[in-house]
Amino acid sequence: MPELPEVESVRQGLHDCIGQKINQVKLGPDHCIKSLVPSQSLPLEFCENQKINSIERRGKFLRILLDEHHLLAHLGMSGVLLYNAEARPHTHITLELSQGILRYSDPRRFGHWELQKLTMPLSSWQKLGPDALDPDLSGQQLHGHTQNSKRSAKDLLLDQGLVAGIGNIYACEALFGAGIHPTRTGMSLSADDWNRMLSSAVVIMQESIKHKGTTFSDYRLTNGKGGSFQTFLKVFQKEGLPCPNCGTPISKITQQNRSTFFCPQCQC
DNA sequence: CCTATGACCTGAACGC
DNA sequence: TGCGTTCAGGTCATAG
Repeated sequence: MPELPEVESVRQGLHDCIGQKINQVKLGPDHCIKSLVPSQSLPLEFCENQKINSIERRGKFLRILLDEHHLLAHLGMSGVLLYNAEARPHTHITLELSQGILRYSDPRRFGHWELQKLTMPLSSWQKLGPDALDPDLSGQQLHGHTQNSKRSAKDLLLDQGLVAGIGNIYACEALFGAGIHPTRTGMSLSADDWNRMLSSAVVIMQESIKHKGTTFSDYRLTNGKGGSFQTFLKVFQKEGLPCPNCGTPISKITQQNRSTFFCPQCQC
């Protein structure tokens, strides 16, 4: 599903929606909406007749600023936001805009939408750490927050409260780029290790944004097409294939119930 | 507080 | 053909 580069590509694809008015909100079956919208959210229909003034991204979350409210969208594992493109199955939310249609489809329903007054906080937005592409973020800061932790480097990179936007693909790729073994503990990592991991993650994700993200199956741009960064991945889903640096077969292990791919020779 | 584990969903791919 | 199992880009609640 969408990680930072994919969500950023979606945000860029929503540019033409800015300035448009939301004329009508249409929702799918109740039990689907219930699992997508938490109980503390205002009903999504409350955003009707408001103008979309801007759309921000932090980590994997989008925040749509309206006249009176703000609307949070998280795409979960299989969420797709389509603007003026052919509808897909499992369309749960439809926003009829003044000059187009925005549709949200999400087969697995792990996504998350929340509407609040501008004066009220969006709960999950507030829990996020700094965006991984925030120029003010440093490896020293991350080192400071994790130097006593027994958690693995992979697990820490996935912690959205520590640094927001890195998911399973880019965690694996960033660890490979930095030459860090995924099971290294926080307490074993130096500030320089963190500088290498962070700058590696930043370079890879910026490159991915240029290619509109990574599409394996579900992820789609707002026009329904896929991204193309999957052809540039070096270790993710490459178990048994030769490491691009040294030729050693790529290993696969499980951490926190999720697959990790790495080079046992280059990462230590 | 910290860490580990399952739960939440559907669908695609694979083995028998 | 069909049926069962496993896995998937994420996050949260709960139990130690």
